[in-house]
Amino acid sequence: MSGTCEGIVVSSGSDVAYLCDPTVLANALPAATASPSVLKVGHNLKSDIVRLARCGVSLVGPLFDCMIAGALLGVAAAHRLEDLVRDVLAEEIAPFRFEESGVDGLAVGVERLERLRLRLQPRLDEEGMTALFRDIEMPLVEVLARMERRGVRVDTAALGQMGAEWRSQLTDLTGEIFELAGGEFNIGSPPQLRQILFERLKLSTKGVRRGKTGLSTDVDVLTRLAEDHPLPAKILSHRALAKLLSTYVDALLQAVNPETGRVHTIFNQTGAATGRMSSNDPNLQNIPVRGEEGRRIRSAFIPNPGCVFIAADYSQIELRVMAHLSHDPGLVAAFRAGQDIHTATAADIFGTLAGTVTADMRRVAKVINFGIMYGMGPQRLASELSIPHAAAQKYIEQYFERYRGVREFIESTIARGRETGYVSTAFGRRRAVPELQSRHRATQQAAERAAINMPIQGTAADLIKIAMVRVDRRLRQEGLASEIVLQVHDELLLEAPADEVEAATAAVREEMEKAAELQVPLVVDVGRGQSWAEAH
DNA sequence: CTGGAAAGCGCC
DNA sequence: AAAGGGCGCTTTCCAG
Repeated sequence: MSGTCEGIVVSSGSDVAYLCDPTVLANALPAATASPSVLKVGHNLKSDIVRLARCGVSLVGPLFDCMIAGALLGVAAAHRLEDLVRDVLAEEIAPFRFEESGVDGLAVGVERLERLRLRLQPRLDEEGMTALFRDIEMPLVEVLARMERRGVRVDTAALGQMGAEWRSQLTDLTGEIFELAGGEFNIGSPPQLRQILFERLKLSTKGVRRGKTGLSTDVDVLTRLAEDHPLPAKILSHRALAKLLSTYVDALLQAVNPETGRVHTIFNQTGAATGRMSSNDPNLQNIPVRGEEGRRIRSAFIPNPGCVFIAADYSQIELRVMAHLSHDPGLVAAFRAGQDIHTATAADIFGTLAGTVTADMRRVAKVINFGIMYGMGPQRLASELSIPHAAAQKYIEQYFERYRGVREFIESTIARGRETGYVSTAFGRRRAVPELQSRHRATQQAAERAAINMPIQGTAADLIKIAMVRVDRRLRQEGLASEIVLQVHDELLLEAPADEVEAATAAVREEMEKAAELQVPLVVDVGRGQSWAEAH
């Protein structure tokens, strides 16, 4: 089986799917006739594309993924086709199983899917999301399918070596911890640890936050407690090492496909409410990067022999998006001038010149810059910066005084969200925020923070999705064998044959920078290397 | 035994 | 943790 798909294809899996080309669709649907679409009735069109590709089959015609359309329209709460059909067509259906329904069942499924599309397409038009759907999300499906199928190579030997070292260190740490605690207990159990710290050792509970079940033992608390007793620091070391070992050594090794020697994540195209993608099985969007051990994990991600990794990051993408959306003159000017944004903000907040901004002032500005986008309050800011509450409040006021456009953007975004029930990105993606109407203050304010953040995070997500489609198209147009292998929100990782690294580098940089014309330039940092750590 | 909640923590 | 947004995964613990 090879070439284009010319018949109904039944895929395996519990959520049985089938795909068909226009001819088949026309035959199966004499009434609905020849919409040149490839439709899905199953759980995941992209996964079917991956499976078909393994058989050498590629699809023809424009795609229309009903599940993605439903997600954009906010009608598919659950990620199941049955729910979409219930919500849109008001029909109750059972999960499709080819063994039970056979070819006749497929025809019914095709007909139902076509009706689904006929209902969803006009709604996309009405909501102004046709371009988003047709030009960004649908082309991205195939790109993601190829990324998933290709996977990323992992140096299992190196990972195994790390695992052995860390397992040994963990054993030593465990002994020291039991010594300090005066007995054995389950270090991974917060309740048991709480008992040791606060009851047996009677460490001060002053300022220690309470969770739902009692005093917290998280990293902030233990860091504070470390000043009074040697045990908390050991616990923190143990936790960090155990995390690396369980999640990033053992689980990652487990996830390596023995046939390919690579990990093949699954990208959830509508994974987040903001428009971001998510990654799972395994999640390759939260691979460690900080710290020596973290970079060591990342160094185990390596390119094929004869290839190099190209890592391309959008520089300060979310702050640039905020500058774009808010039209704030100061922010826009700083980016247009190519200034270091945190230094520029520091100069503005502290009322000094950029040349006299100290490292400490820049650090403060950086926390504020990010905090603003998330709606951070003075209490959190004060704690984060170890400064008095009043000073934190002053900084925030000073920020909004200097960047009035940002304040207006925040206020108008919330106001519009309250009126219309949703907020949206620069490319028309929407997120419903009904909680803005809540009479419960905490709920309402949480919704306000989410409403502020969504247009920023979501527009950034739109941009990287556009960039992925553009980069992929450019690579094929130029006949290059380089491929995008990972996306981590503001970063693309490419695997490039050594002889086309220059061309691929130029392609990824240019296409990412040209993804859209904003009020401010898009800047891309590019690195290369023989591992993900090295390229980064 | 499985499923879910809770705590905790990795990334952007 | 807190007036910081968005995810997924691990372990522990408990209920069915």
